[in-house]
Amino acid sequence: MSRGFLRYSRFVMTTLSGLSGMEPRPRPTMRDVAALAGVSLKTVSRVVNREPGVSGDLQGRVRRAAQQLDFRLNLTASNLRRADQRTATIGLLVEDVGNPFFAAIHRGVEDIAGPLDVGVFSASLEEDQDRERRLIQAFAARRVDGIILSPTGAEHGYLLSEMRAGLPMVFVDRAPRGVEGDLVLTNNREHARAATHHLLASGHRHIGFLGGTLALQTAEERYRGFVDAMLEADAPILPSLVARDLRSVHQAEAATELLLAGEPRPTAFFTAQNLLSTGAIRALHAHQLQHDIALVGFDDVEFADVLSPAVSVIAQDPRRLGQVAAELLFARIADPDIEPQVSFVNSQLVQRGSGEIPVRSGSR
Amino acid sequence: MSRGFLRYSRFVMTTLSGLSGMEPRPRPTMRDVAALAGVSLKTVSRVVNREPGVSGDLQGRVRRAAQQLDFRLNLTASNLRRADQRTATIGLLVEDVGNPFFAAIHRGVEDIAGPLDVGVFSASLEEDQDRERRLIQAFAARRVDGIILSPTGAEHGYLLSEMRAGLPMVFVDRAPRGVEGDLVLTNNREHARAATHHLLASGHRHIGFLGGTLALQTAEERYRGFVDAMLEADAPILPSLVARDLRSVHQAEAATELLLAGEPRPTAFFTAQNLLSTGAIRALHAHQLQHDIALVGFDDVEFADVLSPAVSVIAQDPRRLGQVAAELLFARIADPDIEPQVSFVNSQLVQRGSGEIPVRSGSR
DNA sequence: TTGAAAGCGCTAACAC
DNA sequence: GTGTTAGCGCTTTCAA
Repeated sequence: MSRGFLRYSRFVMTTLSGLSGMEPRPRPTMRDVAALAGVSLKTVSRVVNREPGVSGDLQGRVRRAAQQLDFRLNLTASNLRRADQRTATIGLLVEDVGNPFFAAIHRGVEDIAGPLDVGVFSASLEEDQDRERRLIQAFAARRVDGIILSPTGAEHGYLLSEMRAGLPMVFVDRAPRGVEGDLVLTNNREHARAATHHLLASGHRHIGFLGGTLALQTAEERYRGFVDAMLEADAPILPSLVARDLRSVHQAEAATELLLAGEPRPTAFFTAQNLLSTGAIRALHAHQLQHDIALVGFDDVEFADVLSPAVSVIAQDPRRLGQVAAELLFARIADPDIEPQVSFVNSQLVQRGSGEIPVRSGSR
Repeated sequence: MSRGFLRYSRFVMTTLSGLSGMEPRPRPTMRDVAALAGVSLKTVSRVVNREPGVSGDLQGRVRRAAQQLDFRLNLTASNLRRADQRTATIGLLVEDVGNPFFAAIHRGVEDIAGPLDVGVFSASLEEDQDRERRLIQAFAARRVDGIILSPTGAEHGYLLSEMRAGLPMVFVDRAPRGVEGDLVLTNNREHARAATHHLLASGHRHIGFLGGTLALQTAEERYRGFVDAMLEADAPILPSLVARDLRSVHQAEAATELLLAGEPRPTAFFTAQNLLSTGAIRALHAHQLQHDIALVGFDDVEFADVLSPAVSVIAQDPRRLGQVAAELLFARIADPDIEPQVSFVNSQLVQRGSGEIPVRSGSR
């Protein structure tokens, strides 16, 4: 046995001093393990990192010593010294980690990062640009290997210096302004088109459209998809059947009432967002029209299948959004020189009943 | 100016070699900043860490140099050397970060950790005990300062060695088995009692109870709360009005049908979980009884207010759960010797209509 | 007020 | 196969 066994070791000293088992003891280091196993520190490193070229005998001794001491490799120290300087950590910045949509994105990121043993830091931006900057800096200080960002509406030129410093970045759900990079988006236009097409296929021609805040790019895209489908089918887009820039359940409810009272009366609705679907459904139920007038909504809604009829929707796939973003990020980390890509994630038309109501025989 | 300025510096060499501004350049270190500012490394450290005792002149020089180089303190290196060995990082382990309930907990944790500049690692357990063990080890390897865990149903004795090694741990939403520690729970029993009491206060005596999987402690607690309230009010607990161990919307729907067909017929329902509320509501709607029979559910449900009547619920406060867990964790990190505490988080009775339906005049 | 030297726990490079 | 030495980027200690 080498004299290593006699070397100074915090752990061995603690043990020898006879402290009870319940006493908190300091985390053992490789040195402690080496001392207990009677080998050099480097041999412990080799065993712990599964490097080849260590005899079975020593492997066993090291393993046993490590187990006995509850040794855990210190990844921060390991990463510091490692040649590639990687921390096996990425950062995820979204508007709110508690929002189910972003939580699903988070889960998708984890789906990809987890099997690679990459840790995920996450934080909420709250649509606050200062906070975004501070958090990007905090992540940079922790030397994350890359960042997935769902950017706020503000200017993002400040990210250039980080990206130039070699911090890979992928944008998800929204495009940033003032900077280019990998981008993962839901294909809003295409799926709004599909939803509208679905209603047209049931014979509807007078389709009411409810759209959200005009400031949002997604709202614009969804309106365009609606228009695309209507034009394709030679269906008229009547201004009296279009209500845009709605910002609440209440506004949507009122708008629906208005469209229902108008002429011609819509035989179907395409509601381009969560809250707007809720408002329209309320109005339809209030007038007992829910079984006569078709409705397809954008965004899935929990409880959609408790209603009668159950609500047909275009369900986005935020988890997939996260998965694709993570895949792009790891590709970029592996090769920083690839061209920035834009990737679209498909949504799903979920037919539950409300979207499959045909035009009533009596309808115009 | 000291000769430090002439010392080797990766950054300075790169710059001098005339590479273009868009070329990725390595992250500058304190040494690079020191060289550019013409001071010692230690002075840079002092300025960056806002330690007192640096002259205004040098502070300015260092600040400017750091800014010019886009210097970011390397926290991993900093933490490695620091005396307290803290990483300013905690780990959060829950069943699924994408589940809105746990996402809200996550957000609560971030509410507390964020202002302290503590990073949050999170990961999903998927009710898989092996995965839980691996993730705990991975977090230990990253030297998180503490862990917040919503434990799986399995045995948790294996955590003792980690806790003894000084890894602070707080349990949230569920109690672990085989180990003691700080614990944050929703007061299921108390709030089930309150829900039942609310129905009793409207004059209901024949209250149907729908309960979830018996294996879960929470289901048991909620049943007890129901019983507590009934006993207090001297209301009869009729076996024919109690259905427990329900595991799906469908089962709940069927159970509701059964209770409705029985004698006496319930004039109100307390449905002790999300999915069970959905099933009961479906059955009530199918029989057009939704306006005649009262219902209070445990757990909030999105879209609960689209229905007519809107659904009254006991809404848990998962975000608060996360906040309290984080508060306990930081308290324990600060002082590992405090006694383990159990903390209860209150839920809220949200009155939306369904729970406020009185006993019908014709009802028995 | 400033700086030089040592070392946190680990891995890279090289010797034996 | 195994061990020694240097050093990752930073803070600590102590000297000037």
